[in-house]
Amino acid sequence: MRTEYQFREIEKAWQGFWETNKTFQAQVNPAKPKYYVLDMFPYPSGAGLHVGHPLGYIASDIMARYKRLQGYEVLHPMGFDSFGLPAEQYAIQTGQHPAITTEQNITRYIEQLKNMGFSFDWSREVRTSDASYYKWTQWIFMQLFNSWYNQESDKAESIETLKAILGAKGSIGLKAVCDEDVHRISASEWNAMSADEQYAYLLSFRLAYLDDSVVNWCPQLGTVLANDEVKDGVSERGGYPVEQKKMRQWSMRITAYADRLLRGLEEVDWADSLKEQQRNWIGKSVGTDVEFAIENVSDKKIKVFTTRVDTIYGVSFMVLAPEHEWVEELTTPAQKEAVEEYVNWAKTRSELDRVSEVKTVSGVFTGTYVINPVNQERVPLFLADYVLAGYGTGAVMGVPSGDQRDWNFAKHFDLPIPAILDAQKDIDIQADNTKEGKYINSGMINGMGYKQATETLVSWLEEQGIGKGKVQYRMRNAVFSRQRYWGEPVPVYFKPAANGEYLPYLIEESELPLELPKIDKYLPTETGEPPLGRAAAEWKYQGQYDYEWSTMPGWAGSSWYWYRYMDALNEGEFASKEAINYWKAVDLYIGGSEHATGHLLYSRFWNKFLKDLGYVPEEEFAKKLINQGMIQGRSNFVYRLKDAAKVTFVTHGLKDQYEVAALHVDVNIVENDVLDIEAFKKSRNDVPADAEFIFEDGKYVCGWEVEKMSKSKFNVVNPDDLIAKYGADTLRVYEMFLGPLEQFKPWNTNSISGSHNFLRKVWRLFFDDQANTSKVVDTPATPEELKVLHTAIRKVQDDLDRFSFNTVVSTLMICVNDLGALKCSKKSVLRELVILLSPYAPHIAEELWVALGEEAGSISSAKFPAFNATFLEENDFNYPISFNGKVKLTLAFPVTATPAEIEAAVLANDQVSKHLEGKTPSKVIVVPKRIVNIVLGK
RNA sequence: GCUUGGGUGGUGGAACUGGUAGACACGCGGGACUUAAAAUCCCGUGAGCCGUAACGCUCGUGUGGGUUCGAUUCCCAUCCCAAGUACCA
Repeated sequence: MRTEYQFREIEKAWQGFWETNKTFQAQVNPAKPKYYVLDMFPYPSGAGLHVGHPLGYIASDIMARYKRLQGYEVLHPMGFDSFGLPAEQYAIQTGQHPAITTEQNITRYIEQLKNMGFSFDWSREVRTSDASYYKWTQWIFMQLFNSWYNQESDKAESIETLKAILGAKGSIGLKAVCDEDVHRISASEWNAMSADEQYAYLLSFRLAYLDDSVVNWCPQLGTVLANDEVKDGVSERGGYPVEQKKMRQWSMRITAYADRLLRGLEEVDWADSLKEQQRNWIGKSVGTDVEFAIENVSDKKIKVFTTRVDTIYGVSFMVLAPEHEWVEELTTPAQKEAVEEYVNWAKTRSELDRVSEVKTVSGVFTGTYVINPVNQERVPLFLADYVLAGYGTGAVMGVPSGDQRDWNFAKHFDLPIPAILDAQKDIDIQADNTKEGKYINSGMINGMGYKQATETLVSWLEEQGIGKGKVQYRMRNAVFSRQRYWGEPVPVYFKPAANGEYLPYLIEESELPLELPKIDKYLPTETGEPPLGRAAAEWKYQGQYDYEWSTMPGWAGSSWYWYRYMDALNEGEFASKEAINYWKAVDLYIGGSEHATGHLLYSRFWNKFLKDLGYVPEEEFAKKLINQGMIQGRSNFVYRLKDAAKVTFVTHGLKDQYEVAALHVDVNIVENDVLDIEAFKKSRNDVPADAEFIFEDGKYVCGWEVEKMSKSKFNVVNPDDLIAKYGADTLRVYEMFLGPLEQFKPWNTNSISGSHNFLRKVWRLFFDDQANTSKVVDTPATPEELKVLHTAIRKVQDDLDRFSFNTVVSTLMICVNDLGALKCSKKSVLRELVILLSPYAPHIAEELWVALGEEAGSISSAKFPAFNATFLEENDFNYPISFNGKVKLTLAFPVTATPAEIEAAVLANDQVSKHLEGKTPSKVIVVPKRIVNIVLGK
């Protein structure tokens, strides 16, 4: 028996024990209630696990262990989201295959995770980049490709049911989610189509479909960049210009599920703020589509969506997105030059720049006029980059009196600002978006109120066939193609139709997985095709057809992984029916709030889709969600000159004298903000050996900022050193003690010794360090000791049930301090204390469990202590006595005393009358077992 | 810009439903033990004021208002910080 707290040995020994005895292996066990605790799985970055990762994992592990103590069958798995950009970046720099990098990183992650003593069931580990896993990601893609969304049944259905409908009734009046511009046909038109034509027609309905999307294109790198890789309008890698470009991309019709994604929020136990964020992201708005005719153009009309059709008489201009496909056609010769200049300028602006800059107005007149359908007025047509092509119809009507941005635009271009409501105020100073009052200057709706005006206009527009009430979502369909190597291949090949057009076809299900081909370099081809195009010569379907060369996005593999954990080794299905029906859905999901609108929406979307097809039972995949706050890091920066012929970096102190771009630099090659130049050159291949550095005081000083700790910011802090110094139990306790799980906080190691001391204090309740002997005695506990213990039992349970992990630590500290003061070493008390501690500090708990002489085996199969309220009963309550809300003294009264008795006793009290200073209280408020407040008049 | 959070001692934080603000830790100061150090233990620690001391007083939860017997907590306004913003994951 170890009588000293030697955490290194203890932790190693118990980690070995758990692994050998498969202590945490979960199984389908209908005899027990189940509990599924899931962590958002990590991307295995080259920097290893940082101190921010374990925060959520510790919390989920505590819940997993707590639920085991309560008798649940607990599924608590871990895996890796192992496709992604950093491994590909590394491959580009070094030529090493991303699979090798990924494998190495995962090995390191597993080692680190095991060091933390997590109770994961490692037999269920998944990796999204394993062919045995992405086989099923590809399989789900195939189901999406083979499905359409039937708005009648409000669910996804097989494309076969659509074919049947088209054959019988055609698509006129068909309620389906499909491409905006799909041509409506009759059944006979459908039946007259060739097989190829029918196939091409169906592409407009599939949930996975091809569409033009705008991307960040970097001509010099020949590749598409993530917004993350673009800084200040140039590529982060190399500093080259980036422009907005349309490309043919795979997309997913997530908008088909917009309404169900909204409704589903009502049935999940997620933070209200997060639900609100998702609601706003989905952005349901009810409004009207209106078509404006174009002067001198007969074959086209511009469609706009507006939520305020009642303001249509106030339209004084119309704006198209600069990348709208009709821009060239609708520009008059006189305006051609100005328009081209504006369009080229807009290409250099990122979407974020465009929508976030509201103070400056930019735009250009096309020379063309459109006709307002309600009053036949000529309205000038402008281009402006605050309108986005990908959102809505790419056109908006400008109503300056009711919308501030339109108002600014009208002022800037000297356009009229007609008043439309008699309640509008000061519209020569600013816009007034009121819905109050009666309409003026508004033709058919003059004198009406908001509701009646809207109804009148919508029905008039519908009668005329130039408008329609419509529900629109801010959320856009999800772009699914990535021009990258390290992702799932899309299981599609292209075959020419009779008209020469290439159509996408799925490969056979039996041919899954479609594995990534080997390529010579992880870069785009010389003609700008995605990296997989490099394999094109040999990598062909049936030896003749080109495969899809783009790969799937990072979110594909992470949108269904919780099902794979249920049955990770299954080769015939993504998971067996038996496993899915037992585990059903995730009971507790813990991960970063930065996933609020990305991963969590995509996952909900795929889950609903799988449910529609009958593969899974639950509409929502995660019943309870907790977002752990990010542990923030301290990043370092170097400053690269923007317009230097030679690659040059300037030190932080002198950077203001130059045009610079700030680039993150790995904090591990920076000491006290001073950069290690040699290491820096080696770390990046875009820094040539002869790169120049402008120093201050003979050194290169980096800038710094507190921001998110993440691989992409090169500011990762590693937990290994802390474990070596204090042990995993200390780190676990400390990370929980830092503050509320949900709260954002910068990492600070300073007070970790307090958590370590706490564990040592626990140890000293059991052992006498000096005498090397056990102190545990088998005598009955005193009422005082039981009160201390049961106070802790109640609070630990209450706090864990509301996921307040930090206050549990305080509670345990108080309990241990109190027991120490009572010199309590009673076995019956310590036994329960150790169980309370075990979810937080499992290694020391196992060791002390043995020291108590408990039977061989793990404390994880013990039972959580039962709280007994009788030990806490008190006869008196100490009432704070306050005067006008300020507490001056306390008085004890029996808990059974009535408010009237207390009031009388208080007023009769000597000390109280001293504070009254002869005044008569106007009122006395007694809140039983809380407070007494004596109100004195002024 | 928009969406969602956050702001309490020197520091991390506690105060769960409007009821004694600062629990529990860190740090700091003082002391005990020790030849010394480590470890451990004890005392003090929001700011200011009065006083030899005890007793006590005033202020105090980003800022300014409001509601209430009573506000860190609810409402309005405002400032600052963070995250997300659709190809980082």
